[in-house]
Amino acid sequence: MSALKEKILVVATDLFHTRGINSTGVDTIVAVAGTTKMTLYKYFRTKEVLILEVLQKSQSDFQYWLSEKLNANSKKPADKIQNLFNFVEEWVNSPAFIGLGFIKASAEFPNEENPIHQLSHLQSREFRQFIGKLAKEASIKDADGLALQLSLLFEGAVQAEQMKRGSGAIKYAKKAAKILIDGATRT
Amino acid sequence: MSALKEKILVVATDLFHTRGINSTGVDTIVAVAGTTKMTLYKYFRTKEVLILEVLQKSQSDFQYWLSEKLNANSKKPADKIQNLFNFVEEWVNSPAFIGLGFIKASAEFPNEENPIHQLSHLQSREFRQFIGKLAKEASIKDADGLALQLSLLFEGAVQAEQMKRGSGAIKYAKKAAKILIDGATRT
DNA sequence: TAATTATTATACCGTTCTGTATACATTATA
DNA sequence: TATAATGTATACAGAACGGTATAATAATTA
Repeated sequence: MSALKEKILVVATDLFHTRGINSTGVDTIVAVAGTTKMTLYKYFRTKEVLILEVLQKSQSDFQYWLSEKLNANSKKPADKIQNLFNFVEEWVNSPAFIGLGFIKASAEFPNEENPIHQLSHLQSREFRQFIGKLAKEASIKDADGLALQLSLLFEGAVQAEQMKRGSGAIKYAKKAAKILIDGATRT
Repeated sequence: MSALKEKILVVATDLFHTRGINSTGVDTIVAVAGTTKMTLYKYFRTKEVLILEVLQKSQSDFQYWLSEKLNANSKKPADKIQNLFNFVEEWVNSPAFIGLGFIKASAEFPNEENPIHQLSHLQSREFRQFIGKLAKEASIKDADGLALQLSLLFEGAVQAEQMKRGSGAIKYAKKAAKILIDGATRT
C-alpha cells in the first residue's frame, strides 16, 4: 500500500474518533495528512469508501492484535477465554486506545440500509462469533449465549471508556466476565 | 409547554434517532413538524439547545417510566433490583423504543468539552447512580460495583438492540444480570 | 373592536460540505 | 533522456448547512 494512502487512513482514523465522522471534512483530513484532496480522491472514490476502509482496518488490526496476544499467552482454550478480558483491559488502557469504530459508526449512521451501518453490524457480529469460538473450544455448553453476554460487557465497557477515560468500567467488566465464564463452565 | 414546541421536540427526537443528529438538518425538522424555522428558533436559540432539550426529555421520560414501573410492582428493594431488567426488556421490546439518546449523542460529539457530550456523560452517570441506589437499598455490599456492571450490560444491550432490533441481546443481558445480582447478594 | 401575540412565508447571508477540473511539478522507470 | 506515473496547487461547482431579516397573516386577549 502507498505510504500516502496509509497516512490518510491513519489520520482519518484518528480524526473520526476524536471529532466524529460526520463532523470531519475531507479538507481537514488532507490538511492534517499533509496532502491534497486530489490525492485522497485518487485512493478513495468517495468519503464513504474512506470511512469503510478505516473501519475495516481498525477492526482487523484489533482482532489480529488480540488473537496474537491470546495465542502467545496460552494454547489451552480454557485459558484463552479466561484471559480475554485481561487483554481487552490492556488494550483499553494503552495510550493508543481510541475506542471501537463500529460502535460510533453505527450511531452516526443508524439507517440499516447504509453500507457503513451494515459493515458496523457485521463487525459486531464477527467479534461475537470470535468469542463464541473461544467458548466452544473451551467446551462451554451455551457458548453462543455466553459469547453474547461477554460481548455486551465488552461493548458496554468500551462505550463507557470512550465516553470517559479511566472510568474504571473495564475493571468491573473483567470481574463480571469471570463470574459469567465460571458460571457457564460449571454448567 | 406550547403544543408546537412539543411537536418540534417529538419530531426532532425521532429524526435524531432514525437518521442521526448531525445528519438531520433544521429544515427537515420543521418540514416534518409542519412549521417553519422562525418558530423553531423562537423556542430553541440554537440547534445545540434543541439537541440538549431532546436529550433531557428522552432521559427523564425513560427514568420516570422505569421508576413508576418498579414502584408499582413491588416496594421491596430486593424485588426492585431483580425486576430491573424485566422492565428494561419491556421498554426495549416496546414499539416506541428508539434507543438511548446519550449513547448516540456521545458518539456523535466525542469532544469532552462539548456541552452535548457533557450532558450525555452526566445522564450515563445518573442512570448508574439510580441502579446504585437500588442496590444499596437491597443491602448489597459492593453496590456501586454491581451498579457499574449492570449499567455496562444495560448499555451494551441497548447498543446491540439499536444496531439490530430483535437481536435477543436483552434476553441474555437479563440472565447475566440475574447471575451478577445473585452473586453480589450472597456475598 | 383594537392591540398584541403567535405563526407563516419566503428570501437571503455566509459558511461548509463533497467532489471535480485544470495546470503544473516531481519522481520513477524504460 | 524520454515516458509515464504520482503528487501538488488552486479554483470552483452545486448543494446543504445554521441562522436571520422582513413582511404578511392568523389567533388571542384586552
